[in-house]
Amino acid sequence: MSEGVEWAVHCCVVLTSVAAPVPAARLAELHQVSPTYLAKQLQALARAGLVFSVQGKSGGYVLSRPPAEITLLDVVEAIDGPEPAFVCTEIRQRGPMATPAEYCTTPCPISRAMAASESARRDALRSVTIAGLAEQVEAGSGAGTLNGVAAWLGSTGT
Amino acid sequence: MSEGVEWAVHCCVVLTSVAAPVPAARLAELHQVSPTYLAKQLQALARAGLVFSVQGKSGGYVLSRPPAEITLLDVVEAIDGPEPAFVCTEIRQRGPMATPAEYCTTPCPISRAMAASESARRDALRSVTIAGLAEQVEAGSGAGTLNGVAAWLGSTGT
DNA sequence: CATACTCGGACATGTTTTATCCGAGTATAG
DNA sequence: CTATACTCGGATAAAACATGTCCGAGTATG
Repeated sequence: MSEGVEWAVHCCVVLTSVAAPVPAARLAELHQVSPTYLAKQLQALARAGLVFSVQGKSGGYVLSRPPAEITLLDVVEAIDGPEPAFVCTEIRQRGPMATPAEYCTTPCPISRAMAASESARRDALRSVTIAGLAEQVEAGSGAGTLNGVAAWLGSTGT
Repeated sequence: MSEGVEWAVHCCVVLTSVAAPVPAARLAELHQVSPTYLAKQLQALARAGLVFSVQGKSGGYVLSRPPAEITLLDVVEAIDGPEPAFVCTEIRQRGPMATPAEYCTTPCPISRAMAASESARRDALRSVTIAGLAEQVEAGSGAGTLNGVAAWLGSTGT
């Protein structure tokens, strides 16, 4: 899985507590990661419609929806792409012992099993929201943590 | 996910119906895939202990256990590696607003959610056995299909 | 004992991921 | 109204990984 997924999720979580747009460079500074590469991930989030990007002097990124309506699956698919990891190449229809086409109206058993596992993974990711993650962060690191981060994001110092 | 996973699973399924070792080249011919690259995947299966490799004139690969005791997860991990796709880099402990170490005794919420989704996927893959897949193939393509393939694998022609 | 056939690991190639840069556009300040 | 400074966005390199290939080590056969 892409490393950028982790960065993107962290960005979404901290963005839950801000109102004004936050520049990509500031988020990169907060997380100590490559500013230009993080910018790329945020662009992907914007393309997927999870965040709004506002340009100009005091621009940046803001969540486009309430955090409770953004799931972990949304973020993962925005970065890693929505295509399933396993793609059936219909091996059964190739070679000297190929299965006749009339027996291939349904996906092959292997493909079905892989699809089921992907579905399970997606369900698990879909059941977690950004709002839920933010809540757990507050529970684990003390109430007000995110507000402190938000204040730092809004300020100008380091 | 690696393309080789599909090849490896198909190989395991057809190997359920043979007793004598089958050379990698023959399996490649059956599936119309690159012989040398398939050999690589079979080596990985051997390293993982899922198949035995016998050398010499009439050598090849045989399943090392009853097909009912080989899960899809075993095969996937043998090829793609057992490491989880998501690795937490502890972003929360970096940067100017780093979470103090005393709050980091448990994995961060994001890491936990990712681990849960991976676990769901692994559970789904573990619930499917090679024997079960072989059964479904027979059910879908007609009883005796695998025996026919086994006969072809044992013969010398194309 | 010679031989032919097998696996096994070391060696190139192509594609995805990672990382970077500079131009297009906009709200702000004068 | 104009100039400016700051933002995003897509086009551009470098690195890592998956893909594909080759030849040598070893073993059952004849």
